[in-house]
Amino acid sequence: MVKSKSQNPLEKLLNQISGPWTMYILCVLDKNGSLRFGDLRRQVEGISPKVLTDRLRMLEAIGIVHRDYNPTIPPQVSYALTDRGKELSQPLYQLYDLATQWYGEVIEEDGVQTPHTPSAF
Amino acid sequence: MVKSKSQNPLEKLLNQISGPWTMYILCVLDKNGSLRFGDLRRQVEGISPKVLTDRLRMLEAIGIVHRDYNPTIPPQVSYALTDRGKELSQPLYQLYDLATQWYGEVIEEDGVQTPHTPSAF
DNA sequence: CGGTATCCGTGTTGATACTG
DNA sequence: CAGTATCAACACGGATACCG
Repeated sequence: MVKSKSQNPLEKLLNQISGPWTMYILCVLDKNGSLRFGDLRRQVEGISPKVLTDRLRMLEAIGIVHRDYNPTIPPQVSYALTDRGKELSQPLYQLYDLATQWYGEVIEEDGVQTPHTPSAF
Repeated sequence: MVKSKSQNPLEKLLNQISGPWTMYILCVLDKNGSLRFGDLRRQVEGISPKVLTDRLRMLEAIGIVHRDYNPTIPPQVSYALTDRGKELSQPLYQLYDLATQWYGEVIEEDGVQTPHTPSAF
């Protein structure tokens, strides 16, 4: 997401979970538990398959998301948060609270529904 | 840092505080309390004035950093964290802990000293 | 001292079309 | 269904040089 010097672990993590779509994807996964690629794509309205794949691969690489591949025909692949992924929720809640305090409520754009999930984000 | 759709407050905040230098700057300010532009620049070794200004303006805009301008000759401008900025430390600590657990300790690069401040980050 | 102006390189996003 | 391939657009980072 940025190569950047002086990359401490925190900065690295922040670089990874920030940027377009990523948080939104985590949010949707947190809310729904486990979703297949297509469903995920439908929930994250407007994302292109390429970008969704990129984000999922990245999240998988850092152990935040688990990819479950079933080589049936047609193939079924589903994604869910790992334990690490769920651990993230805790501190993110607090950041979310601060962010909401500061910026106020979500501003909807071009039809993308922002979740407002009470139990997560 | 990215224009991005589906920008909820959390995503917005994360987008802003992540990216090169930003966390490092916050960290240095948290450690030192208040610094003049030149001192800050010296502490954040390798940053260009443009980028430092960009980050500071951004952090100021979201109320995380306070800019104190003294029109003396030569002018003196110092920067410090606002209360909001200090509030951020709390949740960031937790993220820092997770990040450190996951990625292990800091890897030093090209002479930039990563702070390891015990009291902050 | 504390910046701004300008410019370039590059990474990353994102559409669209196609495939096993 | 679950992606890859390809390509264009663009913002962003960063270097250098200059200004009040």
